[in-house]
Amino acid sequence: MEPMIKSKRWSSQIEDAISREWKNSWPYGFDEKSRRPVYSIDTPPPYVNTPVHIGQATTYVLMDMFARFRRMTGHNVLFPLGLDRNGLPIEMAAEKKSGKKLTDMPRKEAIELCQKILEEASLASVESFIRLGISFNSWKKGPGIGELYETDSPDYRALTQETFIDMLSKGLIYEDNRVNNFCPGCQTTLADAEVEYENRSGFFYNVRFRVKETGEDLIIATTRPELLCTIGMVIFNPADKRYSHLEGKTAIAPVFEKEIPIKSHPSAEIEKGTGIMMVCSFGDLADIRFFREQNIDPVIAIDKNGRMNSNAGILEGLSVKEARKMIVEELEKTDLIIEKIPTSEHRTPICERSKDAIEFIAMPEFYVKQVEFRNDMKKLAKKLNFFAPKSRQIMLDWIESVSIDWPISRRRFYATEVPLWYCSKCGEKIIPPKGRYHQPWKEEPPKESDGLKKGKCAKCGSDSFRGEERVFDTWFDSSISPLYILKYHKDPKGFFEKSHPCSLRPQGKEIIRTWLYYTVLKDWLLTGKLIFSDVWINYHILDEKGKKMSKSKGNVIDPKNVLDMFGAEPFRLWAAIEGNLDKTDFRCSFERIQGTGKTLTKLWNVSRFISMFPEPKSKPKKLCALDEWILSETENIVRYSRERYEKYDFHNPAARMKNFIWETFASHYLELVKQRAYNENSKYTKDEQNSALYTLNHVLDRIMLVLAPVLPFLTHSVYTDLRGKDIHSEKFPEADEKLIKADRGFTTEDIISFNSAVWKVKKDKELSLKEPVSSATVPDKLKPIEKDIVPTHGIKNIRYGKKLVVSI
RNA sequence: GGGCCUGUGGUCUAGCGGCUAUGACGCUGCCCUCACACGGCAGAUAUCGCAGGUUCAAAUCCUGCCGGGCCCACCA
Repeated sequence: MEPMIKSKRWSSQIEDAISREWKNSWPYGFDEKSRRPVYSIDTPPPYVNTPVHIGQATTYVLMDMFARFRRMTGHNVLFPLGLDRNGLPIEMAAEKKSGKKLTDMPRKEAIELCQKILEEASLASVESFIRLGISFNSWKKGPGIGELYETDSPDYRALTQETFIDMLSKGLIYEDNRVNNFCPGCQTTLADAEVEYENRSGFFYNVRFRVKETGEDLIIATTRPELLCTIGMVIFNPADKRYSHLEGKTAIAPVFEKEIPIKSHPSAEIEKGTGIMMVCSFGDLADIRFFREQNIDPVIAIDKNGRMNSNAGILEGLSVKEARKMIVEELEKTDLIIEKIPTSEHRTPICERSKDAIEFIAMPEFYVKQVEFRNDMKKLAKKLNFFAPKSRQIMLDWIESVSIDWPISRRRFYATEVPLWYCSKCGEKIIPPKGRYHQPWKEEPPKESDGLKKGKCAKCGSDSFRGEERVFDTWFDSSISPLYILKYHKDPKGFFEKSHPCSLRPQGKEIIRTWLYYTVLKDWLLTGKLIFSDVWINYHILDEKGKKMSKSKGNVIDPKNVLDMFGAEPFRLWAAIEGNLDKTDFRCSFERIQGTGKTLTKLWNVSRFISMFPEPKSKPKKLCALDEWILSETENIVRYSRERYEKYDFHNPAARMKNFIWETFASHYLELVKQRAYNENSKYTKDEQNSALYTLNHVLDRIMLVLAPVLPFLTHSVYTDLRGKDIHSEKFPEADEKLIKADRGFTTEDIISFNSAVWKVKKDKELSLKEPVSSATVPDKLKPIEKDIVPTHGIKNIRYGKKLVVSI
């Protein structure tokens, strides 16, 4: 008998062939006409100008398993690929390439430079996605449902602007001039979520102040001497007896000769520095809180370029760094610095993009209200189905810590423009119509804008307007992705209403506070509803040594290398089996990916063996006991896999399936059923043989169907060869409960230990496994499979008893 | 410093109160047995992070500490 499957092992050449076949007639497009329920995945759009690394590739592979599984459970799966093209990474690439600062050139030029970078950004990742077998709906750019989208397309930006206009008119967005994180390098305000911390060390300067009333010296330690001119108050701890006599007196700051009130305040710590501290406007967020609490007017001495302004007197015009150097020299000259002590490393807030130290500067910015909705957000977070459930806590903790509203305007270039104009005479806001992409910095306001009357300001009649120059925070853009893919306000047939909420948001744990939080917040403010049903939170793939992958460390692994070395299927099976990515980080080890590949060979050869036998036309009326047993085991796995897959757990089912294939199906069932399947001298009845052939084929089909989401290429190949059908259009099997419940009187363990014992006796005597057994006492419960065990082991005389005895 | 999570052979993992702790990769030795040598069999490698406690009984529950991760706070 010749197997239908010819080659001895699975190879990536077969993958490539299937990949090419799929590429030509992409079978995973979104079917708009289908009546099946929609299952939508709000895929994270990868950044265009950096190819995805192996860790991200792993997460996309897992998302693909989710998508493929849902297709098989009768869903119309929306699984679009987006490409993120907005924001600072593009601008920084443009600056690096041109060697010029975007802030130093006309806006038009800056944007053109960014666009040039984007044109050159190759879609290296897309090629990897295709080879990995990721079943995104489409690789074609377009506005249609499921088509590839770009976050800087006019379509996408128009929707971002529309949400702004809606929220502005609902009073959910307001403008305010308040102190905020400001990055002097990027020249823009930042949200808390964009601030990073780095350990930096500096110096404490012990500076000599004078007390006006008593004339005594007062030594105050500071790390920011350049802010001496902005001190609002000098404080000491109420319990600190050293200073209690100074309560209500006045300190005089050196150099600036400024008079400052001295008070006791619990936020001064006795042991820190000299125990008495100066509070400046603003060294850090605590200072801001303090000024607010004490109702002191701040003295702002740093401007938006990170330079000292006129309030800084002699320091005017200097950068913060230069100013610090100069004031230190000045103080040292007059012996006003007593000591200079290196500080221990402390965490300094820096811009997560440019790594510049954050300053606190007041600028007028747009804010989205969020503080007052904290309780609503908590309720939504509790309603969301988190996978794994423990990840919910990360979101709850973040909501708890939100203390200011969300600043959404930025002073950058390559981002979505704030869609507003102002009357240059009376300053009235001109709000353009929704549904179109507006660029106020280079366009006149559309005639239909709100606030215009016949092309003139409705309030004062002026016809001269100023376009808004600010743009949006990148999260203000990103947080509409589920609205965009579900065609919010875009599809006249009501696709959004029908498909809301979005079924799944898969994303990394580290952007829960940003992408997930902002999306839930914004979409709730807009629609009053929770935007997602499920959230799958993934941890990270580390390098071989257990270190996080990063470009700067140079330990980034390109999925291309893995694909070239092993192909997609070993990698995919590894991604499923290696660890629980929703629970922990795990390492990427080539050795282990390669090791996983052995299972593919095993599975391939099991299929090859079964492909020697014809599949009976119908299910035999009576099945042999051995067949009933393996069917029961199989249905158990089917049931388990289905249950776990629903919960985004592919790890446990895949691991269990792998074990089943090796340790139960191949090693024991196949060995025992061989004789009956071959039925060489017609030792068995036709029915008995058919029972074997039916079971072999049935179990193989079940294995293939359960693994289809994990191993799309191999299962497709086997199923096409043997069944002539595309496995990916098949239904995911429901477990046959009747087969599971049937009591056979023996267990898997009984079979395994019996076989192993007989084989061991033969091995110990260095005999071939074909060597006959002259007599054997076999456990009673195995009587039902006598007709299979006798020829398998070549038993001449079989007896039954409690204990196993084998004599050759 | 605070919160949340996490810690089982070199690596990954099962077990989550009860027999000498599961399986895999890798490693060592033997065997080409007709689906598979990317196979089969045998073997070595774990005081289940550490220290206490609860219990007749703990990898499993509690407390503290140590290591790793994520987040937050902290620049006198």
